[in-house]
Amino acid sequence: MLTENLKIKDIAKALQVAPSTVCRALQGRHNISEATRKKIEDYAAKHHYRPNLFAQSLQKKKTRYIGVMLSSIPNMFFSQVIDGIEAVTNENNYFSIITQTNESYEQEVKKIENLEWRSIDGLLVSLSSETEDLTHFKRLQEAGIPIVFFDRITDAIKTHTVSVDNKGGAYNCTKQLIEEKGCSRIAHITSPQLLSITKERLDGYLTALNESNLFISDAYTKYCAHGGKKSEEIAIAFNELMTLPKPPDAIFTGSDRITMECLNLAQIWKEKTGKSITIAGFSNFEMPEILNNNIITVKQPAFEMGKLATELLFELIDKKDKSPQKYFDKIVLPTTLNSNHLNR
Amino acid sequence: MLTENLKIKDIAKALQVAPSTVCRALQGRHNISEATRKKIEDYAAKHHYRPNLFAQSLQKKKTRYIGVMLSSIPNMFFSQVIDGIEAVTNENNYFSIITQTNESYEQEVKKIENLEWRSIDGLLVSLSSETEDLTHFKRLQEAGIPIVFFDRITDAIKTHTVSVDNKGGAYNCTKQLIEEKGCSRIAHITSPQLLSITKERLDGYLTALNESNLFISDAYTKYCAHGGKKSEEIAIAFNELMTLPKPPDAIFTGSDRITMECLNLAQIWKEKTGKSITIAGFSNFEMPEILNNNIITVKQPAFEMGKLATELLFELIDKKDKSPQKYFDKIVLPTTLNSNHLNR
DNA sequence: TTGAAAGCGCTACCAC
DNA sequence: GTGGTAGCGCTTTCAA
Repeated sequence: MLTENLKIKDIAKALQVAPSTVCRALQGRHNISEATRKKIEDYAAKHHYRPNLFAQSLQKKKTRYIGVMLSSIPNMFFSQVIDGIEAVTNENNYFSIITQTNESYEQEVKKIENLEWRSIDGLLVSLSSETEDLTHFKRLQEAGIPIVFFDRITDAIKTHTVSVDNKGGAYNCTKQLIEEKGCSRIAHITSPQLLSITKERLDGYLTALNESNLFISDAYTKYCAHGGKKSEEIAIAFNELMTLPKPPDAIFTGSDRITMECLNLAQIWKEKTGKSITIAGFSNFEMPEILNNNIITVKQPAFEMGKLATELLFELIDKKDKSPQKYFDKIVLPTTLNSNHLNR
Repeated sequence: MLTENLKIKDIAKALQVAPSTVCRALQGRHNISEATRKKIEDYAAKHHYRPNLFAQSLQKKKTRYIGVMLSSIPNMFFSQVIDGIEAVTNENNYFSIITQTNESYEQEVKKIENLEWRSIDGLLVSLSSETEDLTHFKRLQEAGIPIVFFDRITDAIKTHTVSVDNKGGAYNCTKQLIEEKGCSRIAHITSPQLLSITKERLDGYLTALNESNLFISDAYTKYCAHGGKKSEEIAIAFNELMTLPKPPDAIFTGSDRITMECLNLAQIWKEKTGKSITIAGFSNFEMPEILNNNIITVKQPAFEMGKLATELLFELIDKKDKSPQKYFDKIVLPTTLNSNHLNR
């Protein structure tokens, strides 16, 4: 574009052939003689020919851009996912356009519209915590844009999904609290109720409690409407729990932000009242060992998740024109449990 | 694109005017009667007309995309910067394409080429730690693509830059180690020597030591060639320091990763030898309070930095065709010092 | 196997 | 003020 780029016409003129011939050669078609193909390819390579993407897109309605939609970039988990996505897009000469929903349904809808306008070739989505209505995604899919859901997924749309074993991770973490830390009154502060991940983690948590015949109470589960984006809501949940007639001796936390914030709150609580409370939960912070409280964390394979989701998306993009996809993968990756106890 | 979009021709036909008239109206030009302009605008709004960006780009060589180049997305500081960039691009109906250099000069050059091919309208850059030769950026700039440097900046290219007061931040942090923590043998583990930020931080560190007449030794400053991306290099630096004849009693750390890793190493060191070492340094981790060791951190206004850099870039993009920019801003933002001591 | 030409949707120039 | 039209660079018929 910038540096007076070579155009197909230029090559045609230089080589005394028709533009259409050059085009065919460059597309690696077979209805062309070996000799002219080679001649054209060599010339193009030598002069660093790069097709004009706008002209190509205008014609083919393909952009080599994929959209990525997630709640928040400065979040350890998501930024690691993006890293994985970048690795694959880059390899395939695609670029990704990353947008944040900030956990807002309204923003999600608006940004889908923008991405549609930009004519992305496919979309990777982790749902906002407010999203119930999925028509904006359905519209996109019907318009021929393949979608792959990751992390916060949905059954309501037929496509590939990549998630982690949230139930298992929650179960293991809770179990560890019970067996290693000797906790018996375990509360749960988690993300908004609508999210798939919230339900699965709650399930694992309750299963572990049940198995050990431990105290279960609805008052022990707190949902944060903003998914922990606002620290006040976590503080409120924490204080409500601690001022219950029977306060918990541990809190199992359902997300990165909630885990960090609760660690902080627990420390302040201890300084104020002298009573300590154990925190354990989901977090993709790289080095849980340097956090105090001897914390147990459930870590998700975020990079892997981004990588896999993108690979599946490319599969859908490639197959699109050929045969309609019949079967969809529901990939579930394992989580890992980290604790000082286990690591040292 | 997808949903059988309205085209200018369609509007023209429906309203019985020429395509060129529609075009003028939609561009808000003045050589058109108020009546027809209104008529066309109303029709377009009612039918949700959105121009085809490829056609537009093909014509105007403008894409409404900007490129963003930084070393690593899953890094607290950079992901917060991206958040700030997103806020501004989004507001201006632009999109950003984010690419990682992974601290590699080679990748930086290659990705600049790709971005150039995509015809971005402007570029935001934080240099890779290997970069010495800047011709790839100069070429881009000469081709008419405005660039703004942030964080890891350079003097060798005339343009706007946004950075933080690295020297001041380093000075304050070191001073705090001396005065509040009573440390007297302070070492420094930092990023690669080439980076602007490394030099400035070293300067602040040395100034503080000098002022207090404290021990200074070249052996006390360790550079991590990979900017801390590899944890081994940090471990090596740490161990070399601790096994010196006169080991330090504190380490001032020059980046997010290095700070976290050193905290971890210090903890292990303490468990192994019983000797404790104080860590303090640059980190954009949100809640330093929950880290142990009573850590002092220097925090950078990352979001603000992304926001400002993007605003400056848009200024350059807008002005480009009009008058050549003569004076460039060198914005330096302040850092903040966080410590348990100060906050409570 | 190759070439000529139309057209993707938009903009800008030149006539009226 | 408004309309006709060429052309951005590429792809894709269709004809030779």
